[in-house]
Amino acid sequence: MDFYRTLGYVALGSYMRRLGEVSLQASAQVYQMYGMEMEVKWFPVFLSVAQNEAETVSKIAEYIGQSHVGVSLMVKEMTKAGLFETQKGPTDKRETLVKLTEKGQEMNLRMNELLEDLQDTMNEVRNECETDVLRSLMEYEQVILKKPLPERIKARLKQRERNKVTIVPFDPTNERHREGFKRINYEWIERYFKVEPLDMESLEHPEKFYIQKGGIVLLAEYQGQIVGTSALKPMTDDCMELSKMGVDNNAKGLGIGELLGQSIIDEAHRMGLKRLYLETNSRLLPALNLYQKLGFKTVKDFSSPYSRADVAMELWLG
Amino acid sequence: MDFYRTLGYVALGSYMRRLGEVSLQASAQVYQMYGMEMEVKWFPVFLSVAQNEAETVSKIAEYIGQSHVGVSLMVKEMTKAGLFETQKGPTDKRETLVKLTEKGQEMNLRMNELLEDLQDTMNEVRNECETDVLRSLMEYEQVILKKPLPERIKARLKQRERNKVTIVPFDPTNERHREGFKRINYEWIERYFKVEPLDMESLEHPEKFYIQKGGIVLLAEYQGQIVGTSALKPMTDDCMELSKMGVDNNAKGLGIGELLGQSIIDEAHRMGLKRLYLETNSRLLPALNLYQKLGFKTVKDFSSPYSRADVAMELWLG
DNA sequence: TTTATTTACGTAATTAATTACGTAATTATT
DNA sequence: AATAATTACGTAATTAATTACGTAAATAAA
Repeated sequence: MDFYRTLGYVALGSYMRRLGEVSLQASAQVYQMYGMEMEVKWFPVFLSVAQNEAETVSKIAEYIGQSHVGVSLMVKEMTKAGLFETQKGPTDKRETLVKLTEKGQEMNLRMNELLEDLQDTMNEVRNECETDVLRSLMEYEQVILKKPLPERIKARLKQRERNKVTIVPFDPTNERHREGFKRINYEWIERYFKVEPLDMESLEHPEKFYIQKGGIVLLAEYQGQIVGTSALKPMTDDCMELSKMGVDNNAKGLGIGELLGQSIIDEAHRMGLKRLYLETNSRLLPALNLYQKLGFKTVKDFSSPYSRADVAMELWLG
Repeated sequence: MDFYRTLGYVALGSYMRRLGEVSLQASAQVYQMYGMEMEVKWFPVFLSVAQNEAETVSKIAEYIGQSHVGVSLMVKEMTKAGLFETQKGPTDKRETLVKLTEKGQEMNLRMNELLEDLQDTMNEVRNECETDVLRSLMEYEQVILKKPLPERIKARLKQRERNKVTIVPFDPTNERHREGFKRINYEWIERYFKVEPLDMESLEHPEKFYIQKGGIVLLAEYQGQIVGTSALKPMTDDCMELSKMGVDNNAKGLGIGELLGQSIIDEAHRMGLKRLYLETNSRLLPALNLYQKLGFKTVKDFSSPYSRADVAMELWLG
């Protein structure tokens, strides 16, 4: 059992369950000592009914936080053991009303004795502890209810995966690069618009369309796959146009667009450009948000060779 | 789930188990997020092997605190899933050595990432809590390991049952009283010695032997049963002899002898006696202890009509 | 009113663990 | 060396819970 001690908080769940299990086994012994023919698992059901906290199967289930099926089975067992008697609900015929029999009431008397002694015993235990376990557990429950663990860990996972994304310059001799650039851009263009002749040319021969003209093409690589694309094409001496910003659908949500955009901007700085320009469409909200985040501002009047362009943006590099 | 809140410490075991269960379910989601085809229950077994903490079935079982059978089954499953490979122990042919396969090692890399993130996440949770759950739980475990709950509650149960014992004067017309007095005394006399003629007379007719001579007979009653006897027989004006102190074997351990003895002493006070006298046998250690506890001192020289008597004691009433 | 949805609860199947028990290998005892 | 006890581990049965799913009753919506 060193396991839990070594792992500490990481195995907290298992540890709690195990400790709970041990405590419950102790309860079984205690019931016997008090001469109660009572299975440990009956305890919550019995108390719900005996203390009139709940009297139908599903009310009991909700009260004790177990499945109604489990309660249903236990009620059956306890009825067979002579502790409970059941009848159909008088107003709602779907309900099963559960009541204590005379034997059940006797059991309840002994149960109350036990509870009293247990109360005292637990106070004794509590006094021997410096900390208050129950309070700690309840606080912990509140904290992980407010924001569950999977949600908490998601952000860290995202960061970790993002770190695995690398930005690489387009290599015309690399078939994976050519294929990725083509696939990702065809995908989004086809989804939202129509592929235009200019697209065909640039996607089939990025090296001619961008690189040989003095521009650059950057790709994002993740787990050996090309998952993002971007390209710069010279417009004037100190201005280039950003385009072909696309991210593979399977890799969305990792912030790859931002990574690519930032890399492009870094490159632009390095090349001594003064301004980046881009055209996009108002329907592509995530893209607009990304550009805005990267620092681009909308440009009022412009004309474009692409029919899909209805928004233009620019970024002045300081 | 109000149940646990209402019961508080009394249902601590169930509460812990439930909370643990919930945490473990969260883990399942996390594994999926990290792309691990890993069942939650495999987690401890996997880590034991991956971190070289244990590598045979029973070592793993001991390390993680589960049955070797469970581990055996899990190892089988994980072998089938391609994570483990097993071989018989080279020195001890009974052992099953468990090792990670290549796939298992890959999984271990991802597992380490997960553990790192989980570590950070749990630290985050910890910072949101005022108290330290794990520390609390460990402290609680230590406390109930030192003295388990059943042991703790035993003392209280004993006190509670002792309170249910009542001391009643012998009623010659009550057949239960006559039968109880006879049965309990015959039992212990026959067990240790031989029944003597004087015994026969006093046990068959206590009212003649004790009460009509000015003495008294007190009985202990518990759950409607006679479970203890005692009698006083006048010797002189201000001295009586205590005898027939017996407790039913089924009711031993409740302190009934002490209760009876104290009642007899109280009665003696009320009757204005100066001294109580008794004869017993050195083999009856518990009886000697009881008399000593009640304040009796041994008397050096004495003669007795009972052959079994080899010790005499007296108590001077202040 | 008719129809759709929700609720209460049960049966059957499944899951995750255990205990009971048997066998073979190892270690201790005579 | 022979015998007894212990250990390692597996199979089968059992237990305690769940999920999946179906039915009937009650409630809401059209």
